[in-house]
Amino acid sequence: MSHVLAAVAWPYANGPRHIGHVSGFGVPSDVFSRYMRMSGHDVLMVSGTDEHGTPIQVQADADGVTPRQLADRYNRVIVEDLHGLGLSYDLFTRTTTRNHYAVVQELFTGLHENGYIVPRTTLGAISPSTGRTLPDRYIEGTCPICGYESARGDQCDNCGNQLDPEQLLNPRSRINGETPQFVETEHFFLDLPAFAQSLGKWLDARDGWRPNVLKFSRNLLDDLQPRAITRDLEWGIPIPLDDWRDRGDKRIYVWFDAVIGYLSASIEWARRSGDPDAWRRWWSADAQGKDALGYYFMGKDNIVFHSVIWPSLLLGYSGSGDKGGSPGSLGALNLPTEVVSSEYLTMEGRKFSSSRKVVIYVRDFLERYDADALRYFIAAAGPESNDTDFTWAEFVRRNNDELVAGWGNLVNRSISMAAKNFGEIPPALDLTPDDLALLETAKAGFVTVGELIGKHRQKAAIGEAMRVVAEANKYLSDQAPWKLKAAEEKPRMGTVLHVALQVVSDANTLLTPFLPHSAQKVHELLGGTGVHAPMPSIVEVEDLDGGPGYPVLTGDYTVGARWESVPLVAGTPLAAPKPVFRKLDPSVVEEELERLGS
RNA sequence: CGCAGGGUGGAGCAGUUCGGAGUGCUCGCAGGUUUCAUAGGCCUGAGGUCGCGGGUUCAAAUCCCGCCCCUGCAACCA
Repeated sequence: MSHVLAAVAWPYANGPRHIGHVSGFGVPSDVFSRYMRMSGHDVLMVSGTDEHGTPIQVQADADGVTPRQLADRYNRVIVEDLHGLGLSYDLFTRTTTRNHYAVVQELFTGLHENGYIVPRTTLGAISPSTGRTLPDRYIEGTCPICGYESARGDQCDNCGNQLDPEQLLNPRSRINGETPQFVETEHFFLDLPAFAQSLGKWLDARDGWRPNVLKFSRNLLDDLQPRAITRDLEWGIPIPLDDWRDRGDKRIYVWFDAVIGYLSASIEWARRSGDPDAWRRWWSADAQGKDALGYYFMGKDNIVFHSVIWPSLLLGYSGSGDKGGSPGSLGALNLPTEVVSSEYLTMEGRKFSSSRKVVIYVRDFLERYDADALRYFIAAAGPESNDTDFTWAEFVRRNNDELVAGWGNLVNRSISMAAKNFGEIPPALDLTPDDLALLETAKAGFVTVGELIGKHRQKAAIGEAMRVVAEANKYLSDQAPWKLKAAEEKPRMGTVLHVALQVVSDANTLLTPFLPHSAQKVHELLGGTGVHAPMPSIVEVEDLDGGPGYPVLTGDYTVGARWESVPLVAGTPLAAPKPVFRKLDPSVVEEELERLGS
């Protein structure tokens, strides 16, 4: 048994999340965590909403609310979305808790004391009316190369050239149209070049990563530059240094604080659990965390933050960067075991875009379709190692022709037949080689499916689980138990159905990490009681340190099925089943396409 | 310009590390079969110059060179 940290990317709270977001971090992390728990590991799955930064400030201004009010609104929406998908977070919190502020400031202080954070004066764009940092993406102007009038500060969409915002002719703010000022401003920088050796050593010791993630990360090490980790902005975490602490106009950069959320959420979870030091079992680089593993789940655009920035913060705080130092008060901390990055989901051939309505939000999806239908699609056809296109036609097909026709039908036909002919799980008498072969196929699935999930090859894993389903369907066709109705053949019919139901039970366990909602239902159809697949719940909590209360996602996942075959008990009553999965009418494809913008 | 990933029957993917007959998976399509089941299961079949052009080799989807197309990154976007 190991202590497994499932560190899940923090959704940005500037709007509802669409299915592209949850396909990258949500479903893969939950499948992995559920499997690891079922296999007996002690899993801590944490995340929360990422609520600081310029975009939330800008949108709050546009909506006439405070950034906190905006964050409150979308934090709740996102919590509900993730709950609806059945994502089994031990704690899904947010970055605006006082606990998070304290942990971020502790890391900042520790890094500063070890010499990895240095002040620098730079030329940066600010908004003259607010004095706030104006990120490149919020500046537009005329491209000095091609004359395109709506070039962005970082690049021209017309000619594709990279730009510096200072180069733009007639630069203006996309927020309010004013002309940006380029001013000297003092900021703190993370001294990334001071981690080149230690990061390289760490990366060289990695194995089992998806090759593209590892290559990409190594490549980043060749050109490490100091990186600003503060901004001219009022919305964010104050800088915990004398003369800076009380300044209203300087804050810690949102990405610096967001990645620290993995640690602060773990600490918050421990404090709420009644054992405030419990987080150390997943984090401490000493004996307390000796069997700890950390897996980080995100979309590919986040790789740099998880394979360079976050490890650097951990190394620097622990006193293990190239300049040495000593650990801060939290002690030396573990670096990620693996950065598990997904590629991108596109929507009907285009990028997801809220403004162009090329989007389906999680909550809208869940209003019309089952969570497990989406989970199935993402697991079977998601952007695991390639960009993948979501189309409604493919979604309906996967649901109807694979999930319903393959798995749903197997559940339904086998339980129906047993219920009708026996009213209970019949006993298995003499087992034939065919019976034994099928049972063995199902048992072998626990090894193959488990190994594939452990290696983050979930597409292959669910494919193997579905192969067991197909074998069971074939077995029923071959054995044709419906023909064994004569009195002297009835015991054989019972044996065949017992074997089929046993394999349904096994396949259900194999599919539980992917399809937890329906796995619970199938468990009950087989006469099982109690919790098979535990679900998260939304709990309103008080801030631990006196801040405003908020909703969290949490749950007790110590209950539930284990990753093993559980022998069925002959004589367990069976009722005629109701279909677990819904077949979708092909007309939904057109309906959904009409909802999309053109 | 640069870095990384991708381009495999009608669709979506494995396979490429370390060359061995276009092999495989999930579907679709055609034909057959069956009826326990949410017209679903089962069987058989058709369908591919493995992005393009060169090269190495007895042999290339796989190795090398060049090119085209798609995606992401390119660090004060999140």
